[in-house]
Amino acid sequence: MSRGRVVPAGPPRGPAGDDTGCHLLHVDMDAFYASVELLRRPELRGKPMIVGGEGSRGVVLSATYEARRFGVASAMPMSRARRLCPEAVVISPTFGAYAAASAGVMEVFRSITPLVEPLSLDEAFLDVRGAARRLGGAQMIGEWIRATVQDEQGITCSVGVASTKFVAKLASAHCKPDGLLVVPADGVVQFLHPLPVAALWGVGEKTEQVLRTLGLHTVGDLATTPVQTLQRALGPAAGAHLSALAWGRDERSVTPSEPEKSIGAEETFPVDVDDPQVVRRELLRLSERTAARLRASGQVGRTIALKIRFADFTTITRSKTLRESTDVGRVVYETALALYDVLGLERARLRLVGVRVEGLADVEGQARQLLLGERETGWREAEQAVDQATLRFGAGAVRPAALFRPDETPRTDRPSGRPSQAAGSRTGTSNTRETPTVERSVGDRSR
DNA sequence: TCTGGGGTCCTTTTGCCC
DNA sequence: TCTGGGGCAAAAGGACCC
Repeated sequence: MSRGRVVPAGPPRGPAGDDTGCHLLHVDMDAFYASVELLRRPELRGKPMIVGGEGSRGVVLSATYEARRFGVASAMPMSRARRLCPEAVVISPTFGAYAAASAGVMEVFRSITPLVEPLSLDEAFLDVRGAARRLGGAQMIGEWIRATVQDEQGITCSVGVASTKFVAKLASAHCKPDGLLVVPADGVVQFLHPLPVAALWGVGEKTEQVLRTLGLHTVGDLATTPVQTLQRALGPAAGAHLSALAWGRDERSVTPSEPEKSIGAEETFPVDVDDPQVVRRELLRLSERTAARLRASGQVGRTIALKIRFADFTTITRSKTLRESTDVGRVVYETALALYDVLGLERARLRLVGVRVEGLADVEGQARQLLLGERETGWREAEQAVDQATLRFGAGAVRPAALFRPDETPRTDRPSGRPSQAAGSRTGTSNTRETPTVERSVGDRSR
């Protein structure tokens, strides 16, 4: 996969190639999760390997190029991937390892410029306008990044260099794997117009279908279609956006950090569930998890959204905006539970449930207002105590009694004489007057 | 073929107030 | 009292991304 190369010592120096007017880089790791796994299991190098859920309902997260040759692609159902490539080794994802590798890669980027906008663990935009003058041009910087990432992290990446973000992104996709492509400012239209419409950022399966019915197959077709036609077919925003992209117009700049707008958790059941008690227990777990992440990020949210996916894959959402913001799991749970109960889905077969908190704000800014759940019930303090215990004893050490399986033996060890806490109550309870209990877990008493 | 989990953004509908 | 419409926020759904 990788070509041998000499890693230059320190940042690049010297004349640039034909990258006039180009100051945006898009760096994309090649088969990132799979590449990180290969570092941990070098004996699998050169063999087809798939990273994905081992259960019956997982999808492919990443696959080596040896597996891709069989038609395996990311987001493909694992059952299909196994059929296409039965000899592939399947590995469950280890997100901690990917996050660590990602941090190392981002560190390399930030040694070049502070203008780094991560899109995910494995890709980022860089604005090297300032650095290019010092370091000899965008193309040289791109080559240096590729060499340094491979030297330090042992994985390859592809780099697109262009005058706009989305052309840089298309360029990196175009030279994958282990490549670098410069699209000069005056060569953008020439580069774009032969590409299929689906190559554009924002054109997925549905939009591609709509465009096909209009007889539009390439970016060039899109460019020569009146913007009004596109807007009628796709809506005013999407139509105008795609029309601009088709001519290479993209004003978006590299923005290092955007605040999160929502935090949530969802889970697909291994098999469809029609028992409301199981659904309620899952909602409690997801609410606790979501609220813990809110508290860890120092944020509160006002709108609680419930997501339900039925066995036939149709999905509905229901949401409620509270009077005050919250980061209390109990409040999130009671709101989500009320939204679920009002649906009356007693025997419906559910595939997935999810809980999300939107309308986020910094908890600091809410200091003057009473946070929902803060004083009246004491849940907030109880959950903060759980956060502390989790930090000390690990995730899952402390959880609501309702989340212990009936067959599970509760932990009886009490380091430093501190009691273990079960800040919870019975499954399905929605009594807001209830106060938090500090007690030993005794299993799920709801059964 | 049979579809994860984390998100963002856009559009449409609905309800409320004036 | 009824009706219409503008403005707004919330709710809901859907497409898309990695």
